Amino acid sequence: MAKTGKSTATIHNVAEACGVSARTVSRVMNGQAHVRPALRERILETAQAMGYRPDPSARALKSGRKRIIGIVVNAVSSDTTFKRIEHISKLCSAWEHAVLVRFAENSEMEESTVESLMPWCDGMVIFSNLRTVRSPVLDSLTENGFPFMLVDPPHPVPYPAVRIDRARGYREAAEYLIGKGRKKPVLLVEHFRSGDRIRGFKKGLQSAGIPFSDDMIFSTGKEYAGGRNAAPELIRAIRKKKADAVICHNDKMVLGLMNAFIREGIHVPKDAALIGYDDDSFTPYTSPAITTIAQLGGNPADFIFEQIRDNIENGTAMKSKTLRTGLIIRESA
Amino acid sequence: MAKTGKSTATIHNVAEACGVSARTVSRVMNGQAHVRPALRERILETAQAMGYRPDPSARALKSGRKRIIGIVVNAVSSDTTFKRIEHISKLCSAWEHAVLVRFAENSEMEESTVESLMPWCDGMVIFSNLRTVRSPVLDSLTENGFPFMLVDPPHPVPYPAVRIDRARGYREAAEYLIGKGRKKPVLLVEHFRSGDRIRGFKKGLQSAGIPFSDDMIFSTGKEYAGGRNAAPELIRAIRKKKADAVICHNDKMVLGLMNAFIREGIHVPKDAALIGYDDDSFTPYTSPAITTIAQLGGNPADFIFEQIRDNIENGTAMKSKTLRTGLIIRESA
DNA sequence: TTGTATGCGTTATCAC
DNA sequence: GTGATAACGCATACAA
Repeated sequence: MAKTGKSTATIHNVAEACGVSARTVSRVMNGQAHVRPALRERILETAQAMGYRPDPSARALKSGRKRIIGIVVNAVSSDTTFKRIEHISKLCSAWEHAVLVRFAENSEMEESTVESLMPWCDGMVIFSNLRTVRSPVLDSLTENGFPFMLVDPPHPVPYPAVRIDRARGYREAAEYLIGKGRKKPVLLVEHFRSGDRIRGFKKGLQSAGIPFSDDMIFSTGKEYAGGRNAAPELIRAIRKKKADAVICHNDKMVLGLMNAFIREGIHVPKDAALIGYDDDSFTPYTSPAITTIAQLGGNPADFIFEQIRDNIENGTAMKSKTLRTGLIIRESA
Repeated sequence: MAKTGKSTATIHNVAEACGVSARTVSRVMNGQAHVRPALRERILETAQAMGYRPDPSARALKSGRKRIIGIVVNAVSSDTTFKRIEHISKLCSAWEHAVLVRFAENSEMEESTVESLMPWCDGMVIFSNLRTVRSPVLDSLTENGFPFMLVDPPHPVPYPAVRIDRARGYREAAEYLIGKGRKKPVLLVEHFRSGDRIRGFKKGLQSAGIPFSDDMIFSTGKEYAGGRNAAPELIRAIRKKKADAVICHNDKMVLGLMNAFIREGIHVPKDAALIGYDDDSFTPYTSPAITTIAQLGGNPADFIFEQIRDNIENGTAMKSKTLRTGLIIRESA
């Protein structure tokens, strides 16, 4: 019993102070019926005065409900992810649930992270980078009826998930560029997680009647540095008239690329149009402002929260959802 | 007893399966001595096979240690804050502690957020925007010996805290600009939390022998938009030769400002030097790359974690720390 | 080296 | 409308 210097009041202290039984205090604290209004009032005041707060551990032990939602985040922790966590967390607070966040060191660790977090919480949100289609751990959660939801998994998976249809946005972007008279749009992606982007890009070309060839796909490192480092190769392509527009993996990449272009005298959008992905908060403020593919159709955090809450409170089955993406047109394309 | 579809094994199930008492299983699970190696091995295997994990609630209830660290984040949740949370969270994971994150809606709510989170955890990290010097809630935590640490509070406070000496960096920035021959450096800040920036700026002017006047302080809204919106006024000042350098509240503000400058043909750094704050990840990748004031002297997350862990494990008294800031010179100044 | 018994603070069953 | 009592799963003082 490692004491925590606690002077915290218990339900019995409150009961005694009010001359009632613990059961009655419990009723009041949980807003249950069958307590005289006057008494309820008095107990509430006393509890307040004594600084009494029900012990979450005891409550969880007895009731089986921990009132905690777990969030597993993978190494790839972007601003977008954090914003979603913040949003979910606030919704949970209003629901009087706490939020436990744990970061998986890498995608291999994701499963063990889920497993270790599970006993702490009533439900989980997993920002997944799972490489496989099935997962023993997730299968076992499913069997036990433990509610969880994957967010933006890299592959189609047989679990409740919020998916993001990036292909659509990339297709739209390609079509838009061609519609604007571009002849040689190319795609600049990170090595990982780019399958849907490429697919959408190809479809866009196809529907616009431009033949796809492998040399339209460039790949690079992450974010700003990825953009900057890819610049020399792309500038070469632009000067050789082999490219007149670049659709990027994300907006950070655009920023890195665009500024490298500026240094070399490549004008955006005249010499090369640029399109990003994410609708990052800086995109309206650059010069030129960045045209970007954004996730549309509402905040996934709301959907995720509702699914998990409804499952926990009413046993509603978890539903999946696919969010579409679309183009936000600014100046860079 | 709202069941959570649990088929989870208890310590007794494991004990029974091994033909031993729960006491022995408990010893094994907690790595205590006095168990025959062979038996320990067998219990470990059985526990593993049965998927047994000690129930955190029961464990916490009995031992008084929840193995949870709480993190309170205020409305101002920047990337920097998130990176620190991630860092602390990972350290806690290695320490086999979970991390509970709760967002205060605003600084008025900060105290009640702290209060409501307290019963959940053994220690707390508070990214504080506290407006007052003393806080009844923090006083009561202190009295109870509950370990907590404030991160970057806006004012000096009588609690354990990691402070960031922004004044120093702003002073250094002002001196640097003047050393580079600038005659009219000005400061562009957000309305809130700018006292130390102004103080440092003034000191820098003073030590460089340039008289301070109130029209050297401009104030604006937050981040990118704040920078962009302040541009017209600053451009006027620059054209009237009333300004030839701007030190900003943060790097985002520089980005918004700089791009507005570019649109109006103001050259950076020729017409106006620009200095930001935060060493935001994009600063090396803009054109020109942004000179910025950065927090130096190690990651505060490490220090915070150590303080709290040492207090919880050994009762070590919490220490405070002040981190210095300094200039990172790139191209914009 | 191992086991027995007790209680942490709460909620739920059942009686009054 | 209210109260005695048991039980949740675990850790520990104490006994063997």
